[in-house]
Order: sequence, then C-alpha cells, then structure tokens
Amino acid sequence: MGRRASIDDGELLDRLGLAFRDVGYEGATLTMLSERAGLQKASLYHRFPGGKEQMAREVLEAAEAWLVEHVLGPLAAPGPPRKRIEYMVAGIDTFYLGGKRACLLNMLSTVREEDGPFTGKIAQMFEAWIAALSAVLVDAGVPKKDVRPRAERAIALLEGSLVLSRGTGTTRPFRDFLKSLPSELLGASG
Amino acid sequence: MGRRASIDDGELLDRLGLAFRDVGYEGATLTMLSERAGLQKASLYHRFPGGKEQMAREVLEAAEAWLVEHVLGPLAAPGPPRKRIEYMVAGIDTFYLGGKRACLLNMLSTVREEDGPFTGKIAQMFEAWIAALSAVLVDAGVPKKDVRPRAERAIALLEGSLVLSRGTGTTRPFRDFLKSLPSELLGASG
DNA sequence: GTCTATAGGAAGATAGAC
DNA sequence: GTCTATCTTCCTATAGAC
Repeated sequence: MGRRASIDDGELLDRLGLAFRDVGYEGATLTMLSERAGLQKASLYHRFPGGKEQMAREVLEAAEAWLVEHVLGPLAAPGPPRKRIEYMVAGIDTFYLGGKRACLLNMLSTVREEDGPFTGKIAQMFEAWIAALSAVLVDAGVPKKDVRPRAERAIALLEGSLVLSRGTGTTRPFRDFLKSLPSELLGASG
Repeated sequence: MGRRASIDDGELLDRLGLAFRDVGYEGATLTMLSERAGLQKASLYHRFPGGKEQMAREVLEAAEAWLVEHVLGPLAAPGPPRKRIEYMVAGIDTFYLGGKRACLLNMLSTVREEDGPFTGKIAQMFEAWIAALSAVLVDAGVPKKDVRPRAERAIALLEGSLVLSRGTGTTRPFRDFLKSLPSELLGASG
C-alpha cells in the first residue's frame, strides 16, 4: 500500500468537475486543473494516467452516478408524481448551485472533433433523464402524445435557463425556471 | 490601394463564426480558423492584428448586426404581432441552420476568465432580444406581469433546444421548439 | 502519493518576400 | 493582401527524487 491520498477521489472529482463546468474542456488547462484540485500536475497524472481526457471522462461518470442517485432514482421511486418531481427540483438546485454553475453536458459538448470522446455518454444521459421524466408524466396521467415533448421541453428549459443565467450574469432565469418546473411538467393547473 | 482581397469581409466573418460555433473560443485553433477561412495564418493576422480575440469580437459584432437586421428590426416593425413573430422564426431557422449550428452566445460564454472579453456584449445581446420580444408581447395584449417572464422563457427554450439538439445528435428538439414558438409567446390559444 | 524539474510538441503570433 | 518560414510561449505529459 502506498501513502494516503491528500484528497479523496470524490472531492477531487468534484473540484475537477467545477473547473470543467466553468471553462469547458478545451478551456481547462492542466495548470488550472492542478490549482483547483490542490495537486501538482504530476500528481494528477498519477491518478489519471490518461490525462485530461480521462479526468473529464471520470468527472462525467461521477455526474452520471449523481444523476442516477439524486434525480433518476427519486423520479422512479414510488409515491405521488408531484412529490417525486419536487425531490428532483431540490437535487437540481443543489447540483447547479442555484444557477451559478453551468451544465457539464453543455460544456463538454464543445469538444473539438465531430464525434468527441464524450458524445455518446452525453446523449445517453440526456436520454435517460428524458425517459425518467416521461415515466413520471405517464404516472401523472399526462396524455401519451404530450409526454415526451413535455419532458424534452423541461430539459431544454433547464439547459437554456442556465445558458441565459450565465450569459446575463444573474441567476434569476434559472430560479424562475425551477419554480415553474412542477407545473411545467404536470400542467398549468398544477 | 493594396491588392484585392481573395475573400470579402462578410464571407470571412461567416466562416470564422461557424468555426467558433462548432468548437467554441478555446477550441478554435489558429490552424483550424486558417483552414476554414481558406487563408493562411499570417493573412488572418493581417486582417485581424488583435489575433483570435479580435476575430471572435468581430464575429460577435457581425452576429449582433445580423440580429438587429433580421430579428430585432422585424420584431419592432409595424404589423400584427403574429406576423412579426413568424418573421423572426424564419430568421432563427436560417441562422441556426435548422438546429445544426450552436449559438455563438453560448459558445463564447465559455471563455476563461471570470469576466471574459465578450461578457458585456453577450449580456447586452440577450437583453436586447428579450426587450424586443417583450415589446411585441405588450402589443399583443399579453398581461404586463407575464410579458418579461414569457420573453425570457422563449430565449431559454431557444438556447436549451440547441444544447439538447447538439447533445442528442438530432435537430428535433430545435425544430419542435421553433414550431411551438408562436403559441409559446402569444398564448396556448394561438 | 506527492513533489520539482523538464522534455516535447502544439498553439498564438511575427518577419519578410512576392 | 497573401504567402512560407520562423519565433516564442504555453500546454500536455514524463522522469525521477522523496
């Protein structure tokens, strides 16, 4: 066994994730990642032999695990649809720091090549989220043909409100979106 | 007078703009910009002594001019609100190539520093767009308190549908958004 | 496991001929 | 105005001590 790590894997991936979400994949330099992680570059390479790409991949996988546990899981749990959605809303608020942090899926879509190393996983995560929302809407008795469009619209509003919050320098678009999300999903009467 | 340019300024800014929208500011290398422009690096520097940052700034200014002419102008023109909105929809469809191209405002928000060189202009363009939409909604008789939120929501949906289209590898979210936009703005009865 | 130091290469930017 | 060739800086990645 080697020496104890000065920072545990979860905290490390958190910090790297915040960095990628601030400046994107290409914008994140090893020097910056090293500073935000509190580790020297060589130490990062010790933990991520695959370099920056591996860091981003593991960050994305950690985000996926988070999504499953705090969003997809609760959405699929038993209970009234409204409660499940409210639970998701709380999770989203935490994850995006009230609108102060961008979405990793958006920031990692900017990678150079046509089909970057994250394209597949990103599409998969969007699909899983939309599917989980759709299931709740079905349970809530939303008409079949409205289900998928409404779920997609909710995700688009989430992404867009984050873009707009970032672009205008205020978190209000995101906060307004979160407040309206339950009725957005369940219907204006909600 | 020097020699004739092998490509006019408008076309040049178009090509650079498409490049930035594909891979973002940090992701766009001078080599790539040179290839997509059809000019050598030194030629780009001749036209943009300020380098990559100046290129992006001028691209952003060109986008602003486009926005004013094809979106804000028509929105402010006389005529029935629905017609003005339909005109804007056509403009948006063209500009984003039916959902195949990302939004410059989103892609340039990823710049390194807290307050990057484009932050101010980006906020300004978002604000101008929201204001122009708000004016139309007022003309359409939308209740005062609903106007601004609804305009903001439309812009968020635009941005988000582009993110989702890019992330899932299909233009359907964007196309669905465009189709629903008029009634989104004018009310479900629209 | 973390560090300092450095290699190797790509990126932004410039010089000077045509 | 555009080009080829080059410079310099920054970035990714590695070597090797502790």
